[in-house]
Amino acid sequence: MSKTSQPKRKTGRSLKHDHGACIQTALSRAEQRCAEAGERFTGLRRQVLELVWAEHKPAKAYDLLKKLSDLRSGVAPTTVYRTLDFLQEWGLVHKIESLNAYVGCSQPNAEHSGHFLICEACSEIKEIENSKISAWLERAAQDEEFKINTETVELSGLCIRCQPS
Amino acid sequence: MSKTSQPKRKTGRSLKHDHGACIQTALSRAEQRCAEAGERFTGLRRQVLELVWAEHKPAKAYDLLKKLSDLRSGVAPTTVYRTLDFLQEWGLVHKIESLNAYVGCSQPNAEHSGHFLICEACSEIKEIENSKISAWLERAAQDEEFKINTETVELSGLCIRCQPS
DNA sequence: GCGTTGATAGTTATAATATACCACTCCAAC
DNA sequence: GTTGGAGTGGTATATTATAACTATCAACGC
Repeated sequence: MSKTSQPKRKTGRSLKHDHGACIQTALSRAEQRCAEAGERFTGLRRQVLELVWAEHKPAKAYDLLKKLSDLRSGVAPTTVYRTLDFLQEWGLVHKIESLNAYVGCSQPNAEHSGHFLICEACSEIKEIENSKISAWLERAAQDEEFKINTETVELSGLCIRCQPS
Repeated sequence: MSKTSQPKRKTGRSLKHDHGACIQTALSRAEQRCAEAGERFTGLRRQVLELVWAEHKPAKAYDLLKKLSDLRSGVAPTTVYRTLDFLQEWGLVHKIESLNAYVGCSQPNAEHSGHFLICEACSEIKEIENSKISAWLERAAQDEEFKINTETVELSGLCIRCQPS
């Protein structure tokens, strides 16, 4: 690993990760994506997406609900779930089924199922872009003459920073 | 496909599938597995496993609860979840995370994560034994220096019988 | 057999996750 | 400016899951 003089970030992510920029990128991509799709990227939707992106960790709906309540009034479970549904529909967030939680998607322009690495120690989630995985899974499904619609691939274990050396 | 004179079964599964035998096999494997492991395969555990195996479709915990209540008294959510946890621990059932439901495992002797094909039309679930999938996923994870502990692979779509011809 | 001990199961309560349904608002198209 | 539909607010409830405590059972040493 490269050694730099940058201070270690509180998030525990790599020394080079500028998370502020990371969120901003996600928000502008979302804006763009909605514009393309003719959908409105409203204040509520922006706020929820921003909260989901607060960390590279899964966000639970009811935690988002609490945080969102600090930002605006009249927030009920419905509010959060409806908004998450919208964001999911346009590929802006993914649901992690094995955790009942949500993460931001960094490639919202591509129609894709997400494939995830979930660290059991630090909870960080990385979406892997390996398109070979989909191809492999397609092939395996074809052996059974099965036509895949959506893929749920969630690999739990230890990220490199959390593995014992 | 081979043409036979066997009557079509109500379950909608292949003409050759004898589900009674299928359940019996599952139960004896479970018994054997528990014996090996030094665990008790009690009446409750047997009943729950039998209910899970009633169909090759995902069984919801609260549906199992209802059915189990017809078989014995004093059945509460705890009863069902505790028993499902036990069965999962020994690889006798798998949880389908994307459905919050459970299916019986046909290879309980092998330590493995299940990989599933889930038909969105008829709800049937098939566990695929393709060991290549695990190898591929391992490889993809290694690119990120990630150590996989458990794999959740659930492919939703249409089984061969439910695809439009 | 008899008591001890740990595993199994019963009981009650509540937490966590998610959806249904209706009403009101606001914006964009006409 | 009206109108129609998307977006949001508000209330209620359904569904999924766990906590914490008690009672029972079965295996084991004595």
